[in-house]
Amino acid sequence: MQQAFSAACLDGAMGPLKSSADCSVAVVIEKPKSAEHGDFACGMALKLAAPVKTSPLRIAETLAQYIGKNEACAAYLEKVEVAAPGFINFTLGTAWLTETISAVHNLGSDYGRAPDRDKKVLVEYVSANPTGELHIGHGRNAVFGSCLANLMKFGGYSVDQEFYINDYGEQILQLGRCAWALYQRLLGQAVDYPTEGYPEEFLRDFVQSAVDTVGDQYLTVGDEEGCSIVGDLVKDLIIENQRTLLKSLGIEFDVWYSERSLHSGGNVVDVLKEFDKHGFTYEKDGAYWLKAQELGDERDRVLRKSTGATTYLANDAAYHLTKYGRNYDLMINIWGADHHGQVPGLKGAVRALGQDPSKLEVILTQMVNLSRDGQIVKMSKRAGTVIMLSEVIDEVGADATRYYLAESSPQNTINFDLDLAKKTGRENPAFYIQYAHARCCAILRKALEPSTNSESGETEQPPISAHQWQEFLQEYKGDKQGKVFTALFDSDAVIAGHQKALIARLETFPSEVEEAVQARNPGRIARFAYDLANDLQKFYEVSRVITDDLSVSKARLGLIFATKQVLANALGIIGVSAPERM
RNA sequence: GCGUCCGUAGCUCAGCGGAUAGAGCUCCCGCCUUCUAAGCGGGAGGUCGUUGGUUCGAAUCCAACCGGGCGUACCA
Repeated sequence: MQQAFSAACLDGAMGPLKSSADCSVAVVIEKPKSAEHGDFACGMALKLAAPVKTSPLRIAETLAQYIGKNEACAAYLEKVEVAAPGFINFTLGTAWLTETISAVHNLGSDYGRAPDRDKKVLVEYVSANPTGELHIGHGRNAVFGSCLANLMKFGGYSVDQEFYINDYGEQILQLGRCAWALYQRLLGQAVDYPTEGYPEEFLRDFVQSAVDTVGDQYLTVGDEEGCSIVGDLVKDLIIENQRTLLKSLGIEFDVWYSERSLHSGGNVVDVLKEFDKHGFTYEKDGAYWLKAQELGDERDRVLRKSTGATTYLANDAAYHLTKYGRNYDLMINIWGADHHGQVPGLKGAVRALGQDPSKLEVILTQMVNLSRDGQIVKMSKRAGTVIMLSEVIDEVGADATRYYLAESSPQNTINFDLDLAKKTGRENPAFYIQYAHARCCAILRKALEPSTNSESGETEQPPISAHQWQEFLQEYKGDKQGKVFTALFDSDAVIAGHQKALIARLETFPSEVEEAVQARNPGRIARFAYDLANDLQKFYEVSRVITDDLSVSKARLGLIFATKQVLANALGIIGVSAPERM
């Protein structure tokens, strides 16, 4: 397309434009929504209407002629049509399609993977306080972060995943007081539970297992020491609980970064000096302030309180300075939307420290509402009716939990329908995609494994022998033009149409990955998988794979094998398993 | 008040500058002698929150307004 455009410009066919660089109209090839408009379409003639000063239709016709002159293109294209108001529609010849299947066979689990970009990315997510179990909101953050990390890896980045442990400050002292009180009570002491503390029922199990481990050996220490020791014991148990739960969702972090280590390592003290050095601080009312307003925030922010303690912002700035020190090209933070007000403060702090704020992206995830029997399940932290992530996983399973938390874009509120997530049918996309994968496996089993005749009870040989299948696999791979697959187009128009649609979908996977990476939106991959599953079902419905004609069976089995592979690749990014049978 | 996210079919959501706005659920009507019917096809269902603006062209971009969520600390 680009070549045709350039050639047309050189020949003076584009009016005032003498070169493709003379205007800013980009060559964009898109996939039309309607199949009537061919396999691909280009709308650039519409955009060229103004600079070329000619009607879009005439420009499109001119460009189409130049495409016809290009022999390399003509080999792949079956048809080039111009349609009102000025689209150029391409219908692909079969060569392009068969090469796609062959490419899937050759690349396998790497089909769709982008080449190495030589860029280091840090994705920091969950980072929940170690003061209780993870709830469904953390679950969303966790799943989104994990999917994004998978996606970025698949998109050619080198990715580290990090969990920031907020094991310092007021909330951890609070935890200590609560844990200490519960510890004493569980061991028969009559002490009061802190009135402003965390709900007892959230902590009781953790304190109980601390008691089980260490017994009453700390009962005699003073209150201060008790809060500190028992608090830390419970804190570690909570972190371990979070780690185990996340692992059950397939999430594992490369680094668990301790906030406490920033204080003991002097990073926080240093960062205050660093702010000072760049001239962004002042003292007022006994506190130490950051000139955040100059840096884009709505007001100035306190770095060190009049009590002498540093604020969360100061600690977070110190933390982020270590990220910059670790030489990442891109740092992505996944935060709950309730923290959106902190974004300008952190970005401002980063700028004040002389770092490049554009390397730091904050993605905010909106809330999750759970519904059951068509009713939203009311959640309240104070009333203790928060739904825990573990409850959801227990109820609907890890795969469905991941799918529903991965599918939506982060800025949309999720309505998680617990009843739907448990259904085994078309209406549940998580199931439907897995079912499509299992169906591909079933067909391959049917073709390759011996079966038992239900009437005679005798074992029957499979239609395709193991030896033949090995030959087929070699042929799929060795034949880069995919000539084996031309048999797919010999059948009747309906079947060929469905096969073509299926292959065309496989072909778009790499560009879907690229778009999802650019948009930081792994949910696109979830939807792609759903569309692919649908294309497979439609093909399956109209045509058998295993037929009497060996060349047709061979071609179709190759297509099924490729579809299974791409489904697995897509499911891999969103972290949902690809079952062999259901 | 200010900031931010969201308003698309009865419901849950895609689409985010282009061709007749798409799926699934729900409601009707069809399709199993053959690889998983846990499936497929057809029908019904819309002033894309409202009003202006930019554009050859707006659900999509801009502005104002109307609804709803979240936030607005010397808490973390």
